[in-house]
Amino acid sequence: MGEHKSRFLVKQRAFLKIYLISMAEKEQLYGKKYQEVIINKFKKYGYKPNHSEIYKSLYELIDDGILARKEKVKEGMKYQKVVNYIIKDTDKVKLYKKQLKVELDRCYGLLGQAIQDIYK
Amino acid sequence: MGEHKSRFLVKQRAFLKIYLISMAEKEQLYGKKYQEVIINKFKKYGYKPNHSEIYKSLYELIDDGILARKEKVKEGMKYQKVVNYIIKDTDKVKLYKKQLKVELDRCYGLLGQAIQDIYK
DNA sequence: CCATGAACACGCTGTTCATCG
DNA sequence: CGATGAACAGCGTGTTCATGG
Repeated sequence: MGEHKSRFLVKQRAFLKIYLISMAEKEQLYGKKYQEVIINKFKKYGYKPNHSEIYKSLYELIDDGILARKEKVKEGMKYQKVVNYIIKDTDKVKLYKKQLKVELDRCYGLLGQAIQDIYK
Repeated sequence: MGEHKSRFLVKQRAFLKIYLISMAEKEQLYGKKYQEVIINKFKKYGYKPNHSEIYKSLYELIDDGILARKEKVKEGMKYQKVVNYIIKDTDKVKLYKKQLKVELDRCYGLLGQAIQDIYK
């Protein structure tokens, strides 16, 4: 919703949200697992989001009506209850992905220009 | 100095500082002018840093011993006093530029991978 | 102990206010 | 009014604490 007159770079929360959506489309995991996957994915970039940010991102996605919760008993474990997430509204997913594409491209271009200006 | 175990993207302040250094190497302007140039440069990316961030960045650069102040009477104007900035320590400039190169490349790569992962 | 989630604290950044010529 | 700078406020994010199985 909110259009920003002036923003430097994309906020971490928005970044995590689009990444979580994208992951949820492929495989249903639970919060902690998503965190592990993301940390592993971005290890070489030294980016290690903490668990709170993941949960807050997931919470917002549910609040936005994009994802839905699905409680489940963790396989192989005694009685550990975890929360899986499924896509709830594919139209909203499409819209959000489109919006974030614009934003990520903007940031990518901004950084690229800076690197060009300063180091070339 | 501070090594961060986990950072998402470069902070605006660091971004402005390296940009200001780079500009100060080419032409000596004063705070407000630097802001105008930067805004103009990044207009197409919708990035419009406010004057406070510019001044705080310049202040930090002086505190770091990288830039030096040089008060001056604005040309053509009645008695407007402005502050110009000159490079004080070229070694520190080199070091800072090198450090920021690493950081900017990191962010650029991180965003690139995300765009790749999500949209390709 | 593992996963989830809430509460709390802090740092970065934007907005507003103050000064000076 | 143009430039500089300080004070203040809000928000995003990291750290810590709490709950449940």
